[in-house]
Formats: sequence, C-alpha cells, structure tokens
Amino acid sequence: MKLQRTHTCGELRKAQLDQVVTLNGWVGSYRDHGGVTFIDLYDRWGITQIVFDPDHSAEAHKIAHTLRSQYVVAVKGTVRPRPEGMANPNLATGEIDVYVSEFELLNSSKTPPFDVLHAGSVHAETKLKYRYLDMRSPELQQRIIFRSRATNLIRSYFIGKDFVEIETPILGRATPEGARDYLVPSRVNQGKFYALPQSPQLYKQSLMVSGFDRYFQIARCFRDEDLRAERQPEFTQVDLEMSFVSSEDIITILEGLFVGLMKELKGVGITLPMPRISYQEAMLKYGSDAPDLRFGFEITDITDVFSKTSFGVFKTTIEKGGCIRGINLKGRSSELSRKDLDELTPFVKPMRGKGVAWIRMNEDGPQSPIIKFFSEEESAALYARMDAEPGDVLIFVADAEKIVCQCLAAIRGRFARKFGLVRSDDYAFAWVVDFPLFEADEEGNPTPTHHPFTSPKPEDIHLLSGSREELLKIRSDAYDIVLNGSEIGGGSIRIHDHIVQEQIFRILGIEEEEAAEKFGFLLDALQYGAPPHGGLALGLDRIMMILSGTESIRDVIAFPKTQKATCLMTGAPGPVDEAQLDELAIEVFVLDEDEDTDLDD
RNA sequence: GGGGGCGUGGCGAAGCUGGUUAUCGCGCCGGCCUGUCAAGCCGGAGAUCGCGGGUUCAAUCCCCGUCGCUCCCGCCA
Repeated sequence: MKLQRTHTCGELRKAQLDQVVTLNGWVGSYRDHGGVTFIDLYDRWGITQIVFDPDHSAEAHKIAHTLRSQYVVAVKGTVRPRPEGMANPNLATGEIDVYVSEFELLNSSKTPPFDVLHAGSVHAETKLKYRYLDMRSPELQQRIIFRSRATNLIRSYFIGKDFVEIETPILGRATPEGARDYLVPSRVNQGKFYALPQSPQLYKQSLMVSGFDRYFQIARCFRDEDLRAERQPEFTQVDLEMSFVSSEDIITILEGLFVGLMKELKGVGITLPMPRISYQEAMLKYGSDAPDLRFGFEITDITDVFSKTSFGVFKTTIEKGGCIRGINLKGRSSELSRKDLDELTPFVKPMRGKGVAWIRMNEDGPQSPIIKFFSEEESAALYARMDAEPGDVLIFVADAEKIVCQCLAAIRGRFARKFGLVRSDDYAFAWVVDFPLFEADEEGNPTPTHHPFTSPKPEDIHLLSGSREELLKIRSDAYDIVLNGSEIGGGSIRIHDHIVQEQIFRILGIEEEEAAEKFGFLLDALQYGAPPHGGLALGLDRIMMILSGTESIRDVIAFPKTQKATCLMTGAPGPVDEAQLDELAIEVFVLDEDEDTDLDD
C-alpha cells in the first residue's frame, strides 16, 4: 500500500485544520449526491466523514461512486471545517471533513450478509457464522477492548502486589469431582486421556507448597456441562492463591482490586469494606446465596406465626418440615393488577413452586383469597411481623425451604425489575461468608459445598467428629464475592493439615486408596511442609458482562460457542480423518436408538 | 434429559379460520441528483416459505418427525 495512515478515523479535530492527512479504514455508509459524495470511513477508533468533491479533485471523485460498503480504502486529503450548521454533534470528528485528493483501494468486499453497523436484531446464527464481520461493529469491539483494559489492570494490580503469574497445564488429569471433563486422547499412551482443567485448583495449591506465596493467573477453564446465557464451555478465571494468610487478607486484596477496576473502568467509587452477609442470612433475607442488594423487598419468615394454624396448606407445609415466608411489596398496591398477582403461580412453576399467595392491604381492610382461613390472632401477628400497612402487597410461598427460597428470590427480582429498581449502572458488591462446609445430598449424606479441600472455620473443627446433624452445622472458611445478584468469584482457606484432610475424606466416604488415586499428588504434597494457604477465583466473563451491561456471555467473548457448544465460524467440533483416529486407537460408534442398549455395556 | 420461543429473497419482519401473482422496509443492481450523515427520487432483479414425511382436490398455513439458533429447569460454582 502506498498511502499509509497518518491518523486514525477517530482522531481528527479542528486542531488539525488544513493539514494534509492520510486515513485507512472501511467504508460504512456512503451518500452519493451525483456531485459531492460523502463516505463514513471507519476503523476501531471512530468514524470520519470523507468528501469526494469534483471541484476539489475530479480524479478522486470519479472513483467515489464505485465504492461499496466494507471496501477497505486509503485516502489522502485535507482537513477542512464543516460549513456553518453542518457539524454532526453525534460524531467525535463531526466538526471536520477530509477532502480527498488521492485515493487507493486496498481491498474490495463482497456485499456483507448483514449490515455490520446495525446488526442488533440479526439472528445469532448468522452473526456467529460471520463473527469476524460482527466483530467489526463498534459495540462488540468496544466490549472486547474493554475486556483487554480490564485484564491489563488486573495483571498490573497483582504484579504490583508481588504476585507471580504462573501458567499451569491445559493437558491435565481427569478428576472425578465436579463438572464433566473435556477429554483429550493420548497418542503416545493409547487408551489414556488427558482432561482439560475445570480450574487450576490442584496446581495452585501445589505452588503454595513450592513456596510461591502469591500466585495469580488469568486462566482458561473448561467444563463440559450444558450452556446458559452466562455460561460457556470454556471460560476465564482470574485465579489466585496466597500463603500465610487468613480469609481477611484475601478479602482485602480483592477489595483493593475492585476499587481500582471500578474507578479505572467505570469511574465509580466503592465504599470499603464491602458489606458482608452470612450464607444463612442471605438465604433467609434474599432466598439466594448470591443476593442482589440493589433493592430491598427482603424476605420475612412467618412459619411460627402459623404454628397452630387450621389453614390446610400452611398446616401441611409445617407438618412436613417446610416453611412459610413472604415479601412485603411496600406501597406498591396501586401499581399491581390482579393479573400481576395471578401470574406468580405459573411463574414459580419451573422452580417446583406449587403456588403463591398474596394479601392486598387496602385502605378498607385486607383483600386476599386466603385471609378467611386465618384466625384473628394469626392475621394480627402476620401484619405486625411484616410491617403491613395500607398500600402494601404481601406475597407468600409455603413449601420446603429450598423451594421457598428459590421462588421468593425470583419473585423479588421480578418485581424489582417491574418497578424499575434494577439499574445496570448501579453496582452492589458483597461478600457472602460462613457457608456450610457440607450439604446433604439426596440420601442425606454430606457432600462438600465448595470442594473437599476447603477448610472448616477453626472454631468449628471440633464438630468434625460429631453427628451427622453437627456435621451439617460446620461452617467453612469460604467466601463468595457477589455483584448485582451474580456470584462473580469464590474461594476459601484450604486445609493444609493432612490429618484434617483425611478426616474430611472419611466423612465424605472416600477411602484412603480412593483419595490417593484421585488426588494423590496433592495429599502427598500436603505432607511436605505445606504452608497455611487459601485463595479465590473470579469469573472474568461474568464480571465483564455486568460491567458492560450485557445479558449474554457471548457479548464479551471474541469467538463464543453456541448453546450446543459448537462454533459456527470454524465448524468445531468437526470430524477427523480415520488415520488420526487410528493413531489414537480410537473407534467411533454411531449409535442407533435401537442399538443403544446393546452397546451400553 | 425436560419445557418455552424462533426459523418466510442477502438482512429484519407481515401473511397462519388451508385456495393470494407470497406483502412491506432495509440491502443489492441501474438511472437521476453538489452538503449529506443509516441522504433523497425513479426503475429493476432477487424466495425450492429450515429439511423430510403425512392429511387434503389444494399446505408458508394443519399433523408427525427432524435440523439449527435461543431462553429456562435439571446439570454446572
């Protein structure tokens, strides 16, 4: 190319008037008036209007009408002011034009499959197939650039705090815990497989044993589970681990990180310390271990108010060990129709909720389909407990505790959105702490809430030898960081004492041999002078989603996968040659429905 | 594994109590036009209605299956 750019398309202002400049970029829209022709030339820096004027350069003007959308061009010309009243206030460069005197076509373009600059409503399918074109749009580019700024800030922060950035293997070993692994066959060791890491957990703990007392990594992780709007099969964690620390030290480091990120990326100040809430309180007041603290509508437990009730639904719920909880939609009665309330029951159905009850607090007394079943004492106690006043609407769910929490959390969010209380530029951080170390599985056996290396809180360690009920009461030294109702990170102090570790395995029903087989090297490592240590991992993609105000994780990943974990641009996953399979000693069976049972074993 | 939404020229939509020449906007092609900014005006081309089967004299429309995209539950921290 002859005409190499002297400026970008976002750069020119009145300060450069009368300068001769060269721009390179893509043709956006073009407006051909027969005489003068305007073209929006753009690149990732912005848009500059270039003018092909027959009175300025007849030669250049002749070429103008041959240009089409997405052609790649170089132009040399003079920066001129826009005529009086012709400035475009929507454009950073809107006060000037570049009058083209020399022109070079760098490349033509096929007509693009969709309008690159206005692709908002185009089907995801088309946009993902032509991702490189979609990524030519300012929206997507800005988010990708935003992400780059964020990772750069994160690196600087940790390096500045004397952390060591260490890469850990992508080809690892399958672990039985947690999510389904992505497997990679080994050619040299036929019949054996590597697994892609679900997280660098075991490696980073090993690094602590090695003495790298402050480690971090921006690590790609892989989980072969079904996708969601905020979940991709490969995603990025900001992973860190520290030695000789308590959870307070880790929390402090992270709070410092977010203060910096929010200031630099969003110009927003955060008050420290961030609020802390126990798991128990979070579940009780918000129905979720990742509460959205941008709004109120807190949950109130009213089970005890109805302990002697004759109202069938509440009575049987209590008899079965369930609970009754409610939300007071304070002063919102006039904004809610009967339909809004009736829609709640179908709304909670996917969460296995059987129904939602409501009481509307009118000026002339309460109105509700269920109130007639309450005794006077019950009603009075209920209104007092829920601070019910005229103009309020009370919402109830009675069921097993888990279901009540899920339903009320969803209802809480639904109304907050309806009333416009959820602002994407409002940022509510919080730490959720005191998670139970174990939770009961379907058979009532303890399973780790976090992972089996999470340390119990020191004051609860004595309960490890207790009954099953006592075990479920043990709190872990774990902490999640929550932003706007999303868990954006979590971590814990790890067990560094192999005796405690073995005790935990025993509780989980994992035999010594089995533990050695599954986590052998880490258990060994813990016996060679493991320092007390702990850490945390942040979900970078989710953080980027929230800070850039988008609803889909695909908006913050350059080349995302579809919900079926395919890449429409590359065609991955794809078939491979027979020869490749032979080398790996792999044979592929295509299963018929009928044959399925035959080949199962 | 289960439930919901979507699939109609290149793009976005309409048409669906079964019968139309399959409609509109954008884009595309050609023409006109010297101050537009997702310019304007005139003309034109462009569609096996995702795919397969069924019902019917007749299917974009109804039924069954299937594929793809998407949201949710399960799963996953």
